[in-house]
Amino acid sequence: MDDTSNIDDLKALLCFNIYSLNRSFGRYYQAAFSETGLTYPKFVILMALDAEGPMSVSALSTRAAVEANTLSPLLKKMADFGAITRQRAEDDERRVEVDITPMGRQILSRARAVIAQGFEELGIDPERMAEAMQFLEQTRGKVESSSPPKLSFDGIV
Amino acid sequence: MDDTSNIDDLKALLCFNIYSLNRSFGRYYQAAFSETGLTYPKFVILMALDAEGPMSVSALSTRAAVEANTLSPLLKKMADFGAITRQRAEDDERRVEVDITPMGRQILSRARAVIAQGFEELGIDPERMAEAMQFLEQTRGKVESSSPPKLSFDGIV
DNA sequence: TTCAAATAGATCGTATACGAACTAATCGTA
DNA sequence: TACGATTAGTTCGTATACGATCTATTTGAA
Repeated sequence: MDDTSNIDDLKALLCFNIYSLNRSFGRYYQAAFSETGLTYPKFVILMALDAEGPMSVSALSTRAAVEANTLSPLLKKMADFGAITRQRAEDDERRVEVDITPMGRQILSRARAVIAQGFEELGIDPERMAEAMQFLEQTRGKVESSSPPKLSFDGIV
Repeated sequence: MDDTSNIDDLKALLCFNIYSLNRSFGRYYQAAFSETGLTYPKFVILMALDAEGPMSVSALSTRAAVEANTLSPLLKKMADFGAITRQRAEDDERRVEVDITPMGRQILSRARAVIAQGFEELGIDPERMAEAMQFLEQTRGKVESSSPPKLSFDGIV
């Protein structure tokens, strides 16, 4: 029973809170979208494309906060489905321009309505949420820009 | 340009905030643990076992907020590695009791130190964090206990 | 007591994720 | 202007996740 055991309780860890809430949201969206093949990451992609217009994979990667190598197969599936288009940029053959299709917009529009309604039903206090989000945003900035101390198993394994 | 486009911006969505911060933390932990094979979910499991002692897979599933089917293969790997033990309960052959080993405790202890130090360096305001966490915890409760409206593609596809 | 229902885990199929390595195209500079 | 460095995407290997389904137990009610 060392003296740090209390602060190490899972519930006391911000990252655990985030980790578990993220998966709660994930299951929530999965239940909402299950019959359609739409998933939360795909929803995010459609949102970004709808809001900002066509963009490259790397721009989308930044906007949606997802690595390009995660995006690649996802975009391929979405294009096969018909929700987006992908095409090589003429001026730079390395770039791939991604855009949302009319069908993609229809899907997005319905998904938005479902999410808005669900969110309504959750009854979240907008002010507290705004506060929390500000904190989360700041924290993300800090986490992104810092490099962690390294753990080593020397002497254990 | 419909009138909801502003509130639909990704940055305005709590779930997107959570989603992206979760992955930021994930990358942070991955960088901290990379050379050791330890991952954040495994760290959570060790924490739970250390704090509460041996327990069944389903109890651990509840405690760590991870589904049992996600846990199963993870526990197997951890047991192979030597950080935990798994054994069938005598009184009920369906149950599997999981416990942390001394080696698991050593790993956990180092991981905790690394995390504590890293956390320190992030310079997070404890009061704002406490507030945010209270909000997150409440929100998780609401999300868990509500069932979302269903999305359908009828008429689109 | 017996056998259908419930329970605990494990397995399967699929969907993200990410670091590392790879390929093709473009850029910079000697 | 040629050729190494850089950049954009993709592919690969591995690690979570989760719903659905399967198997082995255990429970419970007729």
